[in-house]
Amino acid sequence: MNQAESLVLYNTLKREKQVFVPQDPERVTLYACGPTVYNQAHIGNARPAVIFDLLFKLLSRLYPKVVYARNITDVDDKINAAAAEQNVTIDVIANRYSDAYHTDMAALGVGLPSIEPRATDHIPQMIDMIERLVANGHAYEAEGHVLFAIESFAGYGALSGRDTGEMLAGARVGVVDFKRHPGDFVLWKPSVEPQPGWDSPWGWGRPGWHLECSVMSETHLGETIDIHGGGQDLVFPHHENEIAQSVCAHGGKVFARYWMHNGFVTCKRRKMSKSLGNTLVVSELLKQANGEVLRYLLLSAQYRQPLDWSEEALTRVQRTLDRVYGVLRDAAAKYGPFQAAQSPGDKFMAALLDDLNTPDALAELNSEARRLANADDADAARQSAGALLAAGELIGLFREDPASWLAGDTEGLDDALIDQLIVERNTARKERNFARADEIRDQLQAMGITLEDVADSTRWRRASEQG
RNA sequence: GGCCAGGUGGCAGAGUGGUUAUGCUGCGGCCUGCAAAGCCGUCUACGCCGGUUCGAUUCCGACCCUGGCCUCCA
Repeated sequence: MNQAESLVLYNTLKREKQVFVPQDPERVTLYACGPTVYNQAHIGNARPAVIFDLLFKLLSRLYPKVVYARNITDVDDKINAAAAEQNVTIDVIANRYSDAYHTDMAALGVGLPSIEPRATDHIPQMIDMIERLVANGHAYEAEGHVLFAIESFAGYGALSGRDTGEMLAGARVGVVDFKRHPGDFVLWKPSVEPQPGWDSPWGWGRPGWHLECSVMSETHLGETIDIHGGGQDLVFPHHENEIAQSVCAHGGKVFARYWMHNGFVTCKRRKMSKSLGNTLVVSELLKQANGEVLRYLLLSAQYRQPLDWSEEALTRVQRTLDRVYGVLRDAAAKYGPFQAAQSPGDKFMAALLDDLNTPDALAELNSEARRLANADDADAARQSAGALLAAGELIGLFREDPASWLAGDTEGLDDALIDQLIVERNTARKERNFARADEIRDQLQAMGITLEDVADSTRWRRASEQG
């Protein structure tokens, strides 16, 4: 059986699920729009990172070679603004926040892509692409700007379902007199000090935002890539413009064969966005929950659906993960240690292969945990635990040791004192002095420690309710 | 105004033309000195109105509602 044949993806371009057939099975190419590094990543920014990280891992199981590029936008007006405000150069800002991004993503179990290209490392290639577009009549120079002429590309609007002729209707497109069509977008624009800039045939300037993705995917992945992903808000204009640039620069060749777009993380059902000021920063969330909790929550809805973020949801996921970790610990004590199996169970795989149906995959994972809890011999336990851990490896969960997971953040706790109290309590229990025993348990509970008496010993974990 | 999603049990969230999602919570039980943990059981779910069908939450049509894109945005 060939699992690769059954990967199905929803293609935004076609508005339907399609069987994924790579251009070249020996080299599958994936490009996802990465962060613009001008401040800290919020949890909404983390969703595509987690989704495409999972897709990358899944594809890597199916094909011998997968090249995944996730860019870093390190030249942008917002970076300029941040740099000016803090009186530093843009690379200081870009480096600071790309480092922060890496730290945050690592905590969420997001691995590094195969390539992480930066816009400023590709200026010559950008200029080259602009020259090609000007030469073949798809772009024109006007007042120091170079603009892409959307009317020169018949396919413009296909991805987002827009009609070039009706683009004036909304009347929100910035009308600038030197544009031939209001929808024409900037490939290159002039810079003035202290803005960053590079020499070009059109004078000293900087690239437009959309250009970098076309150029970097061309440079690192080739003219036609298999999958291009990003957030739903990038469909228009960003991805529409990328298509226009790339297709026109490549003599009409298809740019990306499958387009995938993730839904938003919402807060009280409203899109979380920096302009609305309702963002939750990843590094802050990591102070109240383990990265796996955040990852599980991000995966708890199918990627195209909106995901409403809340404290309650966070608590819920924490409990779910605690339970599975508890099962893992108990079963390991009885039948362990366990090792991940070669591959997760068929149902788990089938769920992921169906357009990354992560809620279904997680449901299967929970069912496997139940099977593990109910296992009544070592073989059954090993099999369930193996499948569970293999699923965890693929989806990025259960990477921690169960005991330390359940102990939680032990900072500020005095292990020796806890152990001493437990010994004291067990002595009391042996003497059937239950009043004293319960008193000690209450004392520990007040310290945030919950006791669990098992067969012939007593263990503890972090209390699930914290103030 | 144009385009695109979606409305499922107390909550979150999959899915299906007729059969148990899964998780969290509540309730009952097993276990326990009592708890905790785990397990078992359980709570009249599919926005509204028509249509197709032997049968629709699942297909078709209308309607209502919610959110998103059309400007930077994951």
